[in-house]
Amino acid sequence: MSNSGTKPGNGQHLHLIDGSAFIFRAYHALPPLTRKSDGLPVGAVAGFCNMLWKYIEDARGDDAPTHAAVIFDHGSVTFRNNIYDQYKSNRPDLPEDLKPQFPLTREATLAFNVASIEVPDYEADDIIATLSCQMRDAGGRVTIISSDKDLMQLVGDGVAMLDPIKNKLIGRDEVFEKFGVYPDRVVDVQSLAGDAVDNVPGAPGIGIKTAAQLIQEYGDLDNLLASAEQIKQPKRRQTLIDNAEQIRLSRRLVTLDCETPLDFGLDKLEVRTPDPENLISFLNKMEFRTLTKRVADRFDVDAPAPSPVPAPIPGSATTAPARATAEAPAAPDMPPIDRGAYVTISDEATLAAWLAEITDKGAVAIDTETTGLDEMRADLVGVSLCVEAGRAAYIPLGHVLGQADLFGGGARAEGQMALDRALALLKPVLEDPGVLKILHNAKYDWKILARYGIRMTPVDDTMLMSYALNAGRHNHGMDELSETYLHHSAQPIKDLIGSGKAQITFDRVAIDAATAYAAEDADVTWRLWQLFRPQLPAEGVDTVYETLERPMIEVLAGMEMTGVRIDPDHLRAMSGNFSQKMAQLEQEAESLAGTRFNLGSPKQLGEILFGQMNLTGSKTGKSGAMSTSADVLEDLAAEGHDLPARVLDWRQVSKLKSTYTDALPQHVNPETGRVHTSYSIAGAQTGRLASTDPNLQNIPVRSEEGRRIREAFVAGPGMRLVSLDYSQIELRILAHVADIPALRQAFLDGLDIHALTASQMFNVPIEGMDPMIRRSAKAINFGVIYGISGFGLARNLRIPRAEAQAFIDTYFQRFPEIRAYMDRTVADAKRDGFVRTLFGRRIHTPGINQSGPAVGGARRAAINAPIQGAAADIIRRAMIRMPEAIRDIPAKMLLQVHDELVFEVEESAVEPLITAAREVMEGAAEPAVKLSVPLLVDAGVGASWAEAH
DNA sequence: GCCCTCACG
DNA sequence: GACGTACGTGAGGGCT
Repeated sequence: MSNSGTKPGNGQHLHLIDGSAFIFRAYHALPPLTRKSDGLPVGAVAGFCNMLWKYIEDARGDDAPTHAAVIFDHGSVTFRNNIYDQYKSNRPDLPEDLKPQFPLTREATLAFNVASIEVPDYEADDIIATLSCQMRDAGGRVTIISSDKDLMQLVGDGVAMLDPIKNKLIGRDEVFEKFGVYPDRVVDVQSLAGDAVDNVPGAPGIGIKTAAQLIQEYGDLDNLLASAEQIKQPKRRQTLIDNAEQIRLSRRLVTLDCETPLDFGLDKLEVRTPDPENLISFLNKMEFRTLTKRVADRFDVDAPAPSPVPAPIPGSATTAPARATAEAPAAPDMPPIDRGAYVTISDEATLAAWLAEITDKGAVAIDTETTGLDEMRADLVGVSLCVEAGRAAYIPLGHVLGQADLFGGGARAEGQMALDRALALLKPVLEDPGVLKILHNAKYDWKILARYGIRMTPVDDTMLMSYALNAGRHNHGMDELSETYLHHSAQPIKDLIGSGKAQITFDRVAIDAATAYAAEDADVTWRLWQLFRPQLPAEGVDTVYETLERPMIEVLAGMEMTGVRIDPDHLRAMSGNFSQKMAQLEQEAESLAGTRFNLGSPKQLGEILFGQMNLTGSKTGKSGAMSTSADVLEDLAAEGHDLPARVLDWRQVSKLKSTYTDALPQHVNPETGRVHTSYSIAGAQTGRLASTDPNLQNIPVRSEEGRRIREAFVAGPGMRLVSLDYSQIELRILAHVADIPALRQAFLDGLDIHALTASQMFNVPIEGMDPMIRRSAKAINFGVIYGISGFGLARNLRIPRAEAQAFIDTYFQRFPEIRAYMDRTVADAKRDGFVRTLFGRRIHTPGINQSGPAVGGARRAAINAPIQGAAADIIRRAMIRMPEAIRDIPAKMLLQVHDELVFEVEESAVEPLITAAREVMEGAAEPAVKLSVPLLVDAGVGASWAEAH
């Protein structure tokens, strides 16, 4: 700073922190956190400590305070109650769980080694006024950390205020903005306008605007009251004359007392560094683990955490920021989240008013509440709306009385609009192309609303924005993002519906509690959107979001709602079969082991194999237990041991039964008769989708036995299933991005790529090649994509490690471009903290610059990500174009399995579908990317998925 | 709630 | 020279 060393006055700078305001803000902004060990409510203390710590950290610049104190109200009764017994009498009682936290905040202040001041009979504001005067008179400066308007009368003459929420200085001009007068006349305006919050009467019918106008005209309050007779407006004149005494009383109430008796001098407030031991011990006692660690790190001492300290959140201030984004961006100028401030909408007029504002504004954050997680079955319970940070509302629609006994529950709760009326009002806005709907995980809400006849558009999704910006850094659930980016812990749903057996559905939650929860989610979504939206272009992922993420919402919603038909009888028959087989194998295993044991327990199996039978096992798992994984058992079986062979058979059957033949029929939706999976768009790090409930991306195919499960995935009457899958897409992408001429040419020539690789490596002709040689080459080709190692290849091929390493060496010799690509990719990852796919998708690689054995994994992930990710991008592009391309064909896209799309099509339209879909898939990279190798799509048709694949 | 195992690309 | 090791997922069962 240019003026450093030339500070005004005596160079002293006093910071006065409005402690009571801090506490209330912390209390309302944070969830009702309790201390884990004994349930003591500590939410406000936690918030208070965080703010105090942040303040101390922030105040270390070269305008740092020389003196500081936190000021508290001593009690609720003060000398002002002698002047006017109604003063502050309309304040609601303190919440029960806040009361015990007041003494703790005093203790916290002392632990931070900041002076803590309170005086009986006086308000914190009076103490602040007195100390401000003292410091100003001593020639120093004062900064009051508060946004309380009652303190604004003190501003000026070396006294400023700092709004800690907006981090904005409040000087004379800001005060004028608020009151229409400069600080020295603020008292006059307040005396006239009164204050509903503090129950200061003022003059009835006169607000701040009028008061300011009058004071400007008459100079000051005394002059105004003396000249009241001359006021032109008759009503105002009469009001002032009639209420002169009340106005004077108000002035005594709002005027801060600069003569508060204090038994110490300013020198007692000199800034002191906290004693790390004291501070950490207090924080640890409160069980604030994150803050304890933060403080410990700051002082470079060990956190005395008895329980493990959670890993720091990537992107938070405590971790070294990745270079991708300079820092976790500070939350923009937003008020703190206040769950108590949300509105419940229970009548049409109120809803109409909100919707009018939304239409006018052109954007709204939305969240729906339902009775469950299955979008195809859950019922709508309510909708929340948010129009700006902090201003949100909840429309309860399907709440029933819940907590009542067996006979009382179930009746519709009062204070709700009729569902159809609300939806009729909402529909035009939700479908209005001029109103942007902002959601978190929009596909969920989109599907729910679709079942109520609403096709929501246009839609923005903060989950997908986070994914485009930060894939690989952290997950993208709302709660996690709220913590990381808004520094706010959203209320857990468990608080409302419980968990486990006692869990209730959301429609049984009381409406006021539901409002606080649901509107908060919309509020958080809005804030995340404000934060993320400008980052997309700034971080170069706007195109990724717009072309690869956002359009997936509707495409996938359509596929999921269509669902796939299965034949439950076929599966049940298989289950019965499997049961018999398992019983048989269990019997054989029992006689081989000489004892009855649970074949499903790796622990018991390990004891028998490696204990009783004394077989040689080697590998240990994470927990130190002996591994009984398939490859271990296969080795033992190959040595001629029968028990491991039986266990392997049992495991295969058991897996097929429990995961597939038993589970899938339970997923049939009774209304549609079909199975509806759910795809996570932002689940995988690389851009791949993931399928859940049920997972239809891991239906067996590799074993003959398992493949029969695919026979149960069938087309409807008169229909066929068509499967189209990319041939070798990842190897083709590798040939392109690594620019490997030999590989490229082989793909252009349509050669058998694994045979070609073998031929080049071992100098043997492709014609009449030994299948084992081709198999080795195939394993290497796949290994390359995964970031090959001699160890991994050796294990995969079951060959000596040296031999595997020799293969790899030969491979790199023959295709040197691959080595170059790998080195380049790892270097990029180290430099940028992320890698990119051909289509611009960013995948962060946080582990790559660390040290230790984990780096190996991070390197391999970095090498794999651009390849797997580009393949994922390509099939996404195909899926997005597909609905339009097959618009006139009686066919629907049902499933995606990473490189495969499954359609259901009318028998007569099979050929047109294959032609159209293949064209889309093979051309999906273009025009964004012109690959140097062709993409090839294989097609299959059948009555079942088994036939089609 | 973690670990192991195994299904898929 | 030792360390651990293929990449990416989700589900079910055992066990604490």
